[in-house]
Order: sequence, then C-alpha cells, then structure tokens
Amino acid sequence: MRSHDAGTLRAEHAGQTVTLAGWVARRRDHGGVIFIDLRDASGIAQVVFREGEMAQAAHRLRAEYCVRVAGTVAMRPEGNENREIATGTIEVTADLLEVLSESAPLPFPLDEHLQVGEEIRLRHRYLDLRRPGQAATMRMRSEANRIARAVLDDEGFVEVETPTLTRSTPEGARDFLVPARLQPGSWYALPQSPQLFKQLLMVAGMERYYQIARCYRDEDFRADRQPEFTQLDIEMSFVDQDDVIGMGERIVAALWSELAGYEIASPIPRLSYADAMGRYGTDKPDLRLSLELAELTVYFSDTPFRVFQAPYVGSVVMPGGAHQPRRQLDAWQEWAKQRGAKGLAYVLVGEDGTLSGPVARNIADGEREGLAKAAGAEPGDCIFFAAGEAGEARRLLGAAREEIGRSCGLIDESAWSFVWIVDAPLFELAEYSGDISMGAGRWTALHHPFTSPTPDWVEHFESDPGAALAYAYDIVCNGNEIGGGSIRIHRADVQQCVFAVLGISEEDAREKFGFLLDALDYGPPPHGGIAFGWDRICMLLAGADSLRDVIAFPKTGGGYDPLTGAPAPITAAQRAEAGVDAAKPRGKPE
RNA sequence: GGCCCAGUGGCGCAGUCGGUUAGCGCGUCGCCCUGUCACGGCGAAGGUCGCGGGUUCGAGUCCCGUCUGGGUCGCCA
Repeated sequence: MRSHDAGTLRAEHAGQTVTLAGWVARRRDHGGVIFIDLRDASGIAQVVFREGEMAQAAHRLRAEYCVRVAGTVAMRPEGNENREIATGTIEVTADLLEVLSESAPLPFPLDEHLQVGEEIRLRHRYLDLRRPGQAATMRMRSEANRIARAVLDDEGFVEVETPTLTRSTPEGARDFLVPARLQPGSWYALPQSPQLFKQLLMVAGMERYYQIARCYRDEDFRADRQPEFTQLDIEMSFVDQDDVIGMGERIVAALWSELAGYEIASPIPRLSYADAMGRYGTDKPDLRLSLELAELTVYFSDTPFRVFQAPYVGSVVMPGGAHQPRRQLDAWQEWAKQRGAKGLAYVLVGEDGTLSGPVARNIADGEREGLAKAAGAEPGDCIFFAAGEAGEARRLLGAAREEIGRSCGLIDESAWSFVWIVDAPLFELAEYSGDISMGAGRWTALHHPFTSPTPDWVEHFESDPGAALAYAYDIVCNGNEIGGGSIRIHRADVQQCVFAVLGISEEDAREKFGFLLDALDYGPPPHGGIAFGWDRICMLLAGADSLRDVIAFPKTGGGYDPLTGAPAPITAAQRAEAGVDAAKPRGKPE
C-alpha cells in the first residue's frame, strides 16, 4: 500500500518515486499550488499538488482525510526548507491522490498549539491520540514495558498471568464486584493486586515471577489515581530486602536511562520511615526540596504558651517569608484549616533578628532568644509551627513544606530524586483506619498481614507491636510513591502470631484466605517482592500532569468513560440472568 | 462525604454595577489566491448562556437547588 513512512524521508531520497499513506494534518491551499502535511505514525512530510488535475483533486481534501499519495521526492526550493520538522528539506510532488476515507468536521482541533478541554478529548480519544504528543506518550509507555521485560527476562523471571475474576483479597480498598451467574448470590471480586497469587507462585516454585498486571480499587479518584490501574508486579524466592531493592533499582535505572536520559546514581539512598516522618513530615518526601522540619518539643518543654504544651511541637521555615503581606499569612491559616488543622502558628524573623507575630508575644523571653537558630531560620524568614499529636502535626508541616517549595520556586522541576523508605512500622493503631474487614484488634497492618517483621523483630514483635518494624520498602521519586513491597512471612507460627496481634481469629483467617495458609503448609520458600505503580511511573517519564495522559482510554473522576459511556444500565433480562438480586446466597453468609 | 473553581455557537475564551441586537479568536461553508508550513484575502452560516426554580419592570450576570467536569481533604495497606 505504501513504499515509505512519511517521517523517514530525507534528502537522500530525492529523485525517488514513493507512495505514502496517512492523514491530512494540515492543508495550505494557494489556488494553483496546494501543500498538504501528510501525517503517519512515523511523522510528517509535505506533499505538493500543482496545477491542473492534481490541484483540482487536492482542493477537496479536508483535515484528517485518510489518503494515499504517490509522487516524487524533491529537494525543496532554496530558502523554503522547514527546520522545524525532520523531513523539512524535502517534499513529495504528487502525481496520484487516492482518498481512502473522508473525515467529518472535527469536534476539536488536533492542532498541538491549541488547548482543548479534557472531556471532549476523551470522548473522541481516537482523535486525541492522533496528536503527535499523545501518540508519543503511548509509544513511550510501550517502550517502558519493553525495557522492564528485557531486564526481567535477562534475570530469569517468568511472566505469569493471574485471574481477574477472583476472591476479595485483604487489601483495605473497596472491591469491584462481579455477580456469578452460575452461583446466584455469590460474587467475584476484581483483584486489587495479584498479591496472594504471586505468593502462591512462589510456593509453586516459579522462584521469579513478574506480570504487568491490571488492578482494580473502588475508591475515589484523583489526578494520580484511576479505578483500574497497572502494576509491574514482581515476586522472588530465596531473597532478602537488599535483593529485592537491588532488582527494583536495576529496573528503575534502566527506565530512566533509556526514556529520560538520566543515569540514577547507585545505590539509591535509603531513609527510615521514622526519619522521613521526622524530617519531612511524610513517608514520600520530595527530596528535590532540601528544606527540613525542626523538632522543638524539648525546646518548648517548659513553655508558658498553652498551644505549645503538646506532645509534639515542630516547625518549618519559609525562606524570605517575613516579608509576606498580612493577607498572605491569613491565606496560610485558611490553607491549614482546609487540612483539618486549627491554624498554622507563625513567627516572623525581622532583618535585625527580632521576632514578631502573635506567637512571639506568647512565648517566654528565653524561648524567643534561641528560636530562630533552633528552627534553622535566618533573618527575613518566616517560621511556621504545628503542635499536637506528632503524626498529625508532622503531616501538616510536611504539607506546608511542599507548599513552600512550590510557592517559593525552591523545587528544580528538571531534577530527579529517588529514595527508598525502609523500616516502616509493622502495625499501626486501628483507631483512625476504618478498616472493618481486617480483624477486631487494636492494631492494623500498615502494609498487609503477610508482611514479615524485620529479622531483628521476627522473634518478639508481639511484645511491642507499636515499635516492631516491617521488612518493607517503598521507592519514592520526586515525592511520588512509585513502588513498594515487602518480604513476606513464610513461617506458619509467625503468621499465626501476626493474626493474633491483628485480632483475626483462625476461623476468619481460614475463611478469607485459607487457600494461602494451606499453601504455606507445604514448604514455602522465603520470598518477597515489589510492585511498581506503572501508570505513575509512565506519567513521570512522560512529564505528564495526570495519569489520564498515559492511559489509552482513561476514566473521569466519577469513574465514567466518556468514550463508551460506561458504566451503563443493564436490561432486566441481564439483571435476572446475572443473579444480582438473588435472595439466598449459597455458602457462608457474611 | 466536605471544601474550592469552572460550565456561554464545533473548540478555546470575553461579557463591567442586573439594562436594549450576547462579542472575539480558531474551526466550518462559499469565493479568490503558484512557495506555503499555525499560509493569506473577502463573505456567510452557526447560540435553549449546563438544567430546574426564585428575586426583579428586566437575569448570561443576583439567590436556592441540581447535574457534569477539574482540583483538593477524607478515603486509597
């Protein structure tokens, strides 16, 4: 059908007869001579139609007509080269034009110079993806898949597909449910991740598994969250934490090297969860920003200021913030209130070092003296404080830190920063998490109930659950969690003990994931793994602002697909057949 | 579930303090044009101002409700 790809034509093709096929990206009709930018997957080439029959035929071409053109490659007349495009030195003089199919007037311009709303683009995503930028993103994602597969293949991994119609797994998010026609009243769940299956594959002796796996979670969506998303899922036998982290680094390094032209310094630094929370107020710190929180609990241990008589007092400095107008300081209060805080206390450090602001008047003379130094502030800075329960206060300061970074332009947007967060707690107090499905104990698993304690804790974690550390790791890039995993429990006694701490009875455990416990009875190998948030990684590599840009057919915030119109009502017949309304479920009722 | 922002020809936007015929750019259609490359010139068509109610002599504009989209907090191990 065609002899060449349009985007590959160069000066060396001059004089050759070629046949191209593609779309009319743009036309410039001068009457006697007509220029067409012909676009195919490889790029764009200019086609020229001159006088007479050819010009006549080309007059009727419109945007996005699908055409086939035969002609001769010629050097452009001197001075008419276009340096903007790769084929800019040549053009194709057409002597044959075949319209393969016509296009209706477009619902939105495909011109990359213009901004178009997202909803209309998603409704006609097949047009949106014709835009070279969008198309390049799709191809880049394909490359990312290829690179990851190459690294894993090279290291002896086996790609295995796991079910998408399965049983609800213990992962905390809400499941998407599918009625089982053959067992009315019983339901499949779509997997939130292949977590349990990959562990079964380790018991099965695969030793090294991976999968580019679709996962489903029925929660509210965000710019960086979709109801269905993709993980690069990996599990390995006979490994410890360093082995999995090393494997993860090789994949990430290959991706960034090939797709971003960035060589990640190895090894990627590690930060303990406790340090991350203490110094940055988050478990996914953006280390492009060097700003750190200061802990002032001890400094204010005898303070007369009521607000600072709290289990934790901390601060973060806004460089140059002393010069903010009052209005802006008020805006910070609003900002904090929107995050559920009472406000954001502040002290302004004058150029002469004197402190001002409401807080400065309430603290003791002695406290004023060394405060700037203790908080790490310079003259002209603003110090923000948070006091209260450590977790909440740090979270507020961490968010403030990032807001300061953004608003003060302290973040180098072209930089990449990677860090592993390790030594997270194994358990957290259940009071805040509304996790009803996973046991009735005071404690809930921070990762999931199959995460092993670290070697230091594995023999006595139950004696101090709040302090026990998990053999788990998250990798963070520029403040985004792009992957995480853990070493799993492979000893039945340890697993029983974890369930006991979580308040999960043996009966409950049997009911929910007896199949995994059964499997662990048959000589399970020590194993662990990691899962990468594939959409998020592609988003970062593509420099996109939204996951929707790196997903071929994404959904909107309401879980709606503007293209297909899903979800959609079903007919009464479908409803009856699916067994959605079955009165008496078989098997054990909830 | 809470909060913030937006919704005006196909697309992107303007519309002042509530006032008479709702503008602009792009696109579309017609005519013209032999070196453009986001071509250019002339002309034309195209609107239930998201939807419902209210206030008013009068509502795109103000009020209430609602829907949709985006962001954010909760939520998402």
